[in-house]
Amino acid sequence: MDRKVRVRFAPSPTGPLHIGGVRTALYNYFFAKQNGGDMILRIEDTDQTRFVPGAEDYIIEALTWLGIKFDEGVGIGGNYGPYRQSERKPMYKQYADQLIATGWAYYAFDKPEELDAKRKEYEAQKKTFQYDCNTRKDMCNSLTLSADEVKRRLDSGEPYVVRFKFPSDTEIHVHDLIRGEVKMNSNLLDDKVLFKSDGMPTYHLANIVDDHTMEVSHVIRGEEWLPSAPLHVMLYKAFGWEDTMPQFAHLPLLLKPDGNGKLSKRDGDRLGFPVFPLEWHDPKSGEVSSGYREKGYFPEAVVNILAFLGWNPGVEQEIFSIDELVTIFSLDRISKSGAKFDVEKAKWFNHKYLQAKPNEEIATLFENDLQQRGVTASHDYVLSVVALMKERVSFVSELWEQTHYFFQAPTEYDPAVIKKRWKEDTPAHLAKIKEILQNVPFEKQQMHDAVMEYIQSNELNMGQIMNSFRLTLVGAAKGPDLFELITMLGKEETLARMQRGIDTIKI
RNA sequence: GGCCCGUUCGUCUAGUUGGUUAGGACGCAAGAUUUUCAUUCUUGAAAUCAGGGGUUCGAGUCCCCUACGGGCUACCA
Repeated sequence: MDRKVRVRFAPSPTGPLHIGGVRTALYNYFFAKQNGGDMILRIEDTDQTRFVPGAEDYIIEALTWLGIKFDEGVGIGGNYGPYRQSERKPMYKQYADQLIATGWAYYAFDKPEELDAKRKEYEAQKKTFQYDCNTRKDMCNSLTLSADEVKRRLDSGEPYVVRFKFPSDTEIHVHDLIRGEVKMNSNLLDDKVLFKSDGMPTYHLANIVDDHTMEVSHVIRGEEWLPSAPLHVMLYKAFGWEDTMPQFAHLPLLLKPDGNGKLSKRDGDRLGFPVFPLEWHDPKSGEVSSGYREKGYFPEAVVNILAFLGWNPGVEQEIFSIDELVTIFSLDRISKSGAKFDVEKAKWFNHKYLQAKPNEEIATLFENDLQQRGVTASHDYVLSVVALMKERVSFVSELWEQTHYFFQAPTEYDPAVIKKRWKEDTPAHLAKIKEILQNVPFEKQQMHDAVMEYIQSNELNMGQIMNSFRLTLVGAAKGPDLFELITMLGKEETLARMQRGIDTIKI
């Protein structure tokens, strides 16, 4: 029986989504779309203590910006809702009860302080306390208490949690689409809390119940979930849902580029690149973390970058649109080891995307920047500047630094260039060239020829003349073809800049 | 500590029935082009395939051990 492919991306609204999460969402999206399946956005907000206002909106905005489209879920709707776990709260208890009734789970009354004390006690003996098949008999739960006592406690409203009762000495197999068969012995696994004393399920219960009721066919998530996958497999078994259990694929982690460890939200700008898709303003601390969008990355570039972190198509082409990725993506080409983020490569990707964009689009973006700088110029002029100069930048934000002299006359002249190129006779030659330009038709080729002729007939050093000439226009030894620049600046401005250079530059 | 996962150039990676000068990309270096800077192009350096044992005529590719890295070990996800 071939089930319809249904995948979910299920973040917790505990803060901004970081790029590892974004990549998980992407892979889910690729897989779903490739198989004509559904992509679900579920918000896992069962931990009320970690809720962060604005996080959910942030997640949706980020995914929308990147072009990851959902078929169902928070903000979209669908036939399997609600899609926020907090709104599904009433339905989880019956499932916890079901497991108790079938002997797969039990009530536990141990207080948090008691468990802490227990852990400390073990720690003192250099051991680790685990609530499992070996220790549960020494704890305060419905396995050790009499039925009457359990009933009395429940009736009196005493807080309790529901724990999964792992069978002893059972080999549990998790079939992972990326890693193959992963085996674990149940004796080593602890009796995880499924249902918390605040009436909310934990991730484990809610996840399985939701995936089942939402008919999720594939669970594609981070590798940090692999250790609890056996619990999840056992839960499907306990509920009798084995035949529709989703297939698992645990993705390798995104690692810190410098030292070791998985990339975390806290790494922030310390690493020199954003870890968040969008800029994030922490409502509590007021701290601002940079985002790819605000840094000037194009969403298509970010998608491309992330897609290639932990996966590759096995062909030499590296630039792919999101739709192409949907076509070419495959789970079995995902690598098993963690990937470090490479800022330089990320910039290169953005550079490629910027080059491929229509000049019109870049010009519009650049105009926003110009406006903020209080620079005014006609759209056609900006467009010409972009056409001429965009190949040298990776971000629109770098354009100004490369092109400011198109808009503003230099106010300073690079001393190093003066030292190297500005000679005693330079002002006189430039004055002469200025005169020539005044009388020659203001056309690129003709100006070029006229200036060249002057240089040649006077047997001058071309590099010296051209560079000092450039210095008066740009203020530095950089920029496009000189006559290209002159044509753009216009006759009046060119001559004015030349004169100013002649007047002010001193050896 | 325990359990699980992993390990090919600095980085991302190709390598999928064992036989490759171990390929590409980013970055780096050099050269070419240019009036400058950048772009672009060409070339180059860069992995004894973590190490050690096997199996085999032959291993990056299969097996084992070790080391190292990572994850998990909460009434967090």
